[in-house]
Amino acid sequence: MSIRVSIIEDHVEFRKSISFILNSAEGFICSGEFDSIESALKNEEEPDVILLDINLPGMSGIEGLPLLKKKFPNSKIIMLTVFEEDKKVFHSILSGADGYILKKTPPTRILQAIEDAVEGGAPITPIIAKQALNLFMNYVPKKNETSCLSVREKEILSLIITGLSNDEISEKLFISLHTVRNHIRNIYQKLQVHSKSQAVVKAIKQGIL
Amino acid sequence: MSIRVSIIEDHVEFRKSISFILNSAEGFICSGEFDSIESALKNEEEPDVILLDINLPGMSGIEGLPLLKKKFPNSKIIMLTVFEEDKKVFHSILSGADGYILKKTPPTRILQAIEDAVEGGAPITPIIAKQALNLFMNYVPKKNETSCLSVREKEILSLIITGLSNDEISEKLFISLHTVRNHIRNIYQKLQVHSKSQAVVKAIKQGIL
DNA sequence: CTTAAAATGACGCAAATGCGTCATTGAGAA
DNA sequence: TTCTCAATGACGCATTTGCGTCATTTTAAG
Repeated sequence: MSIRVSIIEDHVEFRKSISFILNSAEGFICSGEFDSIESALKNEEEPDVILLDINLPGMSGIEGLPLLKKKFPNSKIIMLTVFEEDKKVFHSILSGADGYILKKTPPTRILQAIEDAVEGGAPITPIIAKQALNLFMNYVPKKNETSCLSVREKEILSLIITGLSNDEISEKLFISLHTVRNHIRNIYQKLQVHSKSQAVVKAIKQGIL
Repeated sequence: MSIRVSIIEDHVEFRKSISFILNSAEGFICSGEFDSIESALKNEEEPDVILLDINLPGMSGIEGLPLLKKKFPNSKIIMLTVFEEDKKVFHSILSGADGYILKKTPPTRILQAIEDAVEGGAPITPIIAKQALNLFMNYVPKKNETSCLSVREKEILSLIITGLSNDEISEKLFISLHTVRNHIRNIYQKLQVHSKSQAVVKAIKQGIL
């Protein structure tokens, strides 16, 4: 049983060369060639793997990803990308692509990547991995200012984030409403904010959560 | 110029076999063998690459990572991990490891990974990549409910997140305070919340931000 | 063209909030 | 031991907020 691979790529030469490589290799078959998401979606056969150019005229690869996933839920989708598109790789990941390889990856590695994807791995070239990881780092809370809050203050802040009102907080902590307000006042001062909403935003961004 | 590689790993056999592989291979030298972070830190020579076991007795690989990075800022650090430790991989990434390979990776691939790391890439085996990406997904806002908000409502919600009061929002958007309040009321209903703080939390978690 | 949402605006009221000022207690540092 | 600071509590007041109810207009969809 050969692995059935579809390729969606508007650049004719590149597309042809990939399909040639696939058909020449043992265990691979190019089961479809398309120059756009739209035309690929008209196809009814579900391939094992879809190679998807991240940049396509009309509907981009990123936009098309969810549609393809919906129509071909069992296909593994590998994004084809060129070096500079780190932001796009990021978005592909969020959309649930199964792998990301550089277009200039040598043929043998491309075949390897396709096999990896079929086996449930996420083929990623080292450089792309690094880019993606760096981007993800931005989304992960860093601990900073909030650490200057006292234990009690953090406790109250997290209750605020939970959505409790001052009243509910006072009940939950068995302290008076006045005390709660005082604590909140102090929190505001330390975080340099003037309302709950602002405090919540700061707290979340800096990772009390 | 061979690549100088240190290995920190408490399991003697594994350590020996890696150092043997390194010294046997063209272009690699095992410049140090340690069974703990502590002993590795006593060493003064900065290797090109450090292979670091993620599970070490005493100080774990994850705890040691920052210390090693500080002492050997130019060394690339590759974590050695076994299959099940997905959470730990995640923490390593946050601590800034340069790569992650499974211990059972075949020797040739390990050497490849070391070269990748030296060249600035992040060697990751497909399986690990998949695990890591899945974990990261949890930290990234998913767009859901918030998308049922109208354009105007999203606009107002994002101003709330910026920390503006209803009054300031009305000025900024050239609409009356009443209107702002009505919008907010609708936002609350759609998000199923009853205060700004709660709305902010929901909005951030589901990615209006 | 008709109909359904949005978006806009308004009034009022009870409750919650933000802030100024002050006081007491207990734990830990100097 | 004295002194500071976090935690606790309190009073008052001007604003802001959340919500009920309603109305007009624009926009989008059918």
